[in-house]
Amino acid sequence: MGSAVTARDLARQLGVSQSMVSRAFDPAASVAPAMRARILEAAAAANYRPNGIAAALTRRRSRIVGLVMGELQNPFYPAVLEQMTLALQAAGFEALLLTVPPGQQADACLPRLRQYQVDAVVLTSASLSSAGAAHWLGDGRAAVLFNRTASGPTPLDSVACDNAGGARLAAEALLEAGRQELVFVAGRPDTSTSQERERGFLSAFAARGLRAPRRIAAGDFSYEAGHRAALQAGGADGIFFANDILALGGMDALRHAAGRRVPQDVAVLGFDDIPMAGWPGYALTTLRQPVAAMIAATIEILQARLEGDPQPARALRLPAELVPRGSFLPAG
Amino acid sequence: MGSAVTARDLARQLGVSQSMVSRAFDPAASVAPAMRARILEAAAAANYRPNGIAAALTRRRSRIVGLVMGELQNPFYPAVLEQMTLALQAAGFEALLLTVPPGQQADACLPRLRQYQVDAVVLTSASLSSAGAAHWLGDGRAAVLFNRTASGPTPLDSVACDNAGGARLAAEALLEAGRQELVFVAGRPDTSTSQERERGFLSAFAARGLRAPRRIAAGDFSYEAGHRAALQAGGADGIFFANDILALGGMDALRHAAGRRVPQDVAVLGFDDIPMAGWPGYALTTLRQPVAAMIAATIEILQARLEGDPQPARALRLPAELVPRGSFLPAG
DNA sequence: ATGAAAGCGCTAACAG
DNA sequence: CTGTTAGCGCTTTCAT
Repeated sequence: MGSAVTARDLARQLGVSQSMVSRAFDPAASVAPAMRARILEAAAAANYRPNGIAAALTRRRSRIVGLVMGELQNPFYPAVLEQMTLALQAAGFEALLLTVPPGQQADACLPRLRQYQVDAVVLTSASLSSAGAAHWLGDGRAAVLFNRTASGPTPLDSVACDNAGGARLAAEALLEAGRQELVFVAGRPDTSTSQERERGFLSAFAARGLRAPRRIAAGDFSYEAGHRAALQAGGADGIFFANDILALGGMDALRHAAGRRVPQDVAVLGFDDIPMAGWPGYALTTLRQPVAAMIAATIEILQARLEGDPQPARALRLPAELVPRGSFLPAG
Repeated sequence: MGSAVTARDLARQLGVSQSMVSRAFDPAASVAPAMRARILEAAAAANYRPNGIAAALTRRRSRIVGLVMGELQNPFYPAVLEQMTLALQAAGFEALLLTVPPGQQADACLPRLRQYQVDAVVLTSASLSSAGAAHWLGDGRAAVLFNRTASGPTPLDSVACDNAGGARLAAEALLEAGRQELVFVAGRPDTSTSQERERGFLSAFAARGLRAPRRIAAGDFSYEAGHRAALQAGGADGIFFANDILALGGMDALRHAAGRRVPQDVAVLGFDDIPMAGWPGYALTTLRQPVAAMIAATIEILQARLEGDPQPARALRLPAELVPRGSFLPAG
């Protein structure tokens, strides 16, 4: 580190004040164009870049965003993570990645995030207690839930896909195709995604005056849980799984263990549109989450909050899109 | 932020000097046990934690490690990422996640990492130019390649699995099972993993005086590339794919497009042991990378380097383990 | 074992 | 537009 050139070094070398060097890097500062050019040129030559840590200390904003990831083992998240870090980078932030240690609440990450003076936190498939949220927001920091909705009176912004609407599409497509014995496979029960997808699915039955479909609790969002759940589906001719990874496990169980054909004997639908849903071996019909738009919205909200936007918390919903594939071809 | 309590606040409140508060948090500092207890207690009560940014500035060590991820879309990486961040956290580091923007070299991440005074960088499925590496190491920072080996004279430490050894196991198992027409499917040609796995696979043939097996260049590590490659395999009765994701694409092509049975007509092997390799629909025989041990080694090297370990660069190799599943059952 | 003092490298008023 | 001056909150000698 000893060799790192500082703003003072550069200033001395150029015969200007150290603040001018600092200002040259601030697009909003008024600096004579020639001066700025001279400084930036010298900086490039000397390989100088303002020390972000020192800047964070004085500015009292670190430009670091904490990324708390809940279920990284779900294939939906790698793409989210990749796009999210790229989008954060593009917006001028760095991403500090935190994994919630097994068996712990996301609240446990907060102290470490505070310690590093993180400006904001994005919680992906994780949530905060109301107390944790209140504390965090209380001192000028921002927080956005991604792919989760705040439960209860938590004043947290959230960006998610319209889970209920997507699930309703799934139900309607199955009913219109004349499938009779339908089943919903729930994922982790304490997640807003599973709850909302269930609610949306049921609402289509209610709207038509049909009795509610059978429900199987997989207990978790995993391939294995989906596999187990599908074995309890009996003679169902249509199953909507709360997400794709469950559906994939379910399809394998139906085909390999239960000896049933998909889609002839059972139609299968999932939610998310993970890469494997498109593989020919599965060809899973599913509801695609608009990931890019969700990420863009997340960052927009984040920036607005950091600039002091006083709006009440928003729960943004972006529509899901039905992607028909071989595991169920909607009528029409 | 305004409300954040500082070491001075706490010191004043306790009637001690601010340095004592600082020392109380440094296990190596000599502080009277009673004093330390009193300070830590008050700190806990006031919800005080030393400001990591300020500490980084004075200490000139940020305790942040940059994590540069190459191919996040490969299902091998989510688990790596999760375990790596947990291990870094446990070792007292935070992880700054950087994604290499599409089409760019990992070198492009270095300036941003320097700017945030990152102590070390772990490059997962990515590498640095010799110039980039020299620069980085030059100013007291550490760098470790994970799942890659430095090519050429780069003085970078690396931790990887024994790709050549694992591939040799694959070849020997296929040959001992009496498979005749073998094929190697290469992945991204400029990666050490693909190159070493190819070399190891070939070496088994050379050792037995057999002529080299056929080689198909998939061009990339992806499902689609594996799918395409398998369609060129003709009547091969054994295929070793450079990694699992290629192998899964290949299996689907063999079964669904080429109408061949696995393992009866063709044995299929992969490398990595990603979660999907264990799914019953694939049951892919593969070589498991010892991820946990690799991560532990990575962090150990990192810490040694940060403490000034002057050893020449090491290229650590951990053995791969053959995991027999339905896609090829080794003889015996 | 404790306190005082000097910065780390930068940003942000405040003058001119 | 540019220079001067204070710190940001902490760690680390250097005294005592």
